[in-house]
Amino acid sequence: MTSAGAAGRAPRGRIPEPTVARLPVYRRLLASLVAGRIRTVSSTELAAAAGVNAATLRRDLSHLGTYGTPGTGYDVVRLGEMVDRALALGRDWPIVIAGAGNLGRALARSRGFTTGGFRVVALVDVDPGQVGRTIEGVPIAHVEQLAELVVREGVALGVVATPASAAADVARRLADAGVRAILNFAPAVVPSPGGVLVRSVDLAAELQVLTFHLARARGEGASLGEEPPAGGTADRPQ
Amino acid sequence: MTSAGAAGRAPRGRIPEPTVARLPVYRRLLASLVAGRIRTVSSTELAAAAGVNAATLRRDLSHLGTYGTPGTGYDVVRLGEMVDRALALGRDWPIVIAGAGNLGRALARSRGFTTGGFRVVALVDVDPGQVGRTIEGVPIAHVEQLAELVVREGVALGVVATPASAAADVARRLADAGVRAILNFAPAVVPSPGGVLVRSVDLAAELQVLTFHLARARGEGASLGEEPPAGGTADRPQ
DNA sequence: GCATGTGAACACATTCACAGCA
DNA sequence: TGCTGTGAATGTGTTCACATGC
Repeated sequence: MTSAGAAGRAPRGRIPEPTVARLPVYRRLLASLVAGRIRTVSSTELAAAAGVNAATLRRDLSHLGTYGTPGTGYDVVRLGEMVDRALALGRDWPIVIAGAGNLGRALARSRGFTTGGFRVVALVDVDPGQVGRTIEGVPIAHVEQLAELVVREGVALGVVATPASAAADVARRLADAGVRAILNFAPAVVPSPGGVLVRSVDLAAELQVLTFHLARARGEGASLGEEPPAGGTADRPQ
Repeated sequence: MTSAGAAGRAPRGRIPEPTVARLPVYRRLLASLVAGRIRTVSSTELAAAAGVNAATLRRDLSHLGTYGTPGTGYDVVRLGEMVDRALALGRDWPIVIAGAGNLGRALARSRGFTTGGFRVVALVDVDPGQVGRTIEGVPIAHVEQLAELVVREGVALGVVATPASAAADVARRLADAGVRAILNFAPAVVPSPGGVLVRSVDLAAELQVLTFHLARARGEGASLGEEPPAGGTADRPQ
């Protein structure tokens, strides 16, 4: 065992994916506690704010190798640093966005893409009418300049905000250029080019999940439109 | 048991959440098969295109009460209709978007929000400078007009694209106005107002999940920066 | 022979409940 | 006493493997 110094206990093994997905939420909450000069927080409080079970929160933090104090809680600043370290934040993460359409331009301006170390260094597009313009100071380059750009700026993260028809091709270009992870917003299944990490966000799908649940709540969907006229209350209180 | 007519078998019980999240992907793939005049597809083929295991796909479809043909596969048109029905698509879904900033405007123009029955009837904002303008024909109204708008247009879906500080308040307004489900893009935990369904998409969090995995792939994150120089190959072949 | 639908096994994540410590 | 960290129980989803049917 390595010496467990004052900086925290060594974490164990891999971190479950659902835990990873919750870390950014904890991070945000911890940041606002720091801003509010709160020094300490219990798992019950933080879990309530995050909308998760307290045991789940403690389990999540235990994966990071936390050092909460029984009877007191967690040190807000320390915990925030641990979460940041787990997420590999607190360093520079240059990003290139492929596709300078509505979504690409909006993402280039969004706070989430321009804070916490993230920095949009360029957009790329195929449209010559776009190339050369800037969005909030960020230049739009031609897609042919991608490779040079990625190397020069040390870009590791690529964002795909093109039409679905172009997504797979541009993902391959990004991977070839040296990008190591891709966030895809195009409504297409993007095969991981060369083992590059791909994560997709499908805006239409999110809406469709909602309509699914709305129909369910109404008692539809169970059959082909024939449904015993529901006895009033819906099944799920939540 | 109800008579299992030609339209499909009756589905059983509730549908698991991960299955629901995959249905939109299947839907998209089926639509392109229809466009390509393909009549039939096997679970193996469709699963490969969707990037999931074939058994998972069959299990997913079985929740819908499918009627595939052993030895042949699924009828593309029929299956597409079943997925659409499960997602409650093929009807009109008016949407209101709260927040006419970069993201709200981009969403109002995005295809995912304007096809498949979805229709953005209005954006609302607090900024008087925005009110009265239109985005691609969609009017920007004042947030005070929300209630009237929701009732008049029969809006069931609300989208929150405001700063985090306004998200909870605007979600409450949407719920009070009669919206039954909310898609939240603000980086905030939005408590479900009055039992309304809330689903959140956090753009910054998506990037952070990627940086987590990039650091992991490099062998970081396991300790506090001290790491046995990895023996060459990474753990995960994928 | 080939592909569906599903019982059973497995893998994983969540939650309970409590020992242990401040 | 209060709260953490975690073994054990539970709940949930995925995958295998095959009986069934075309």
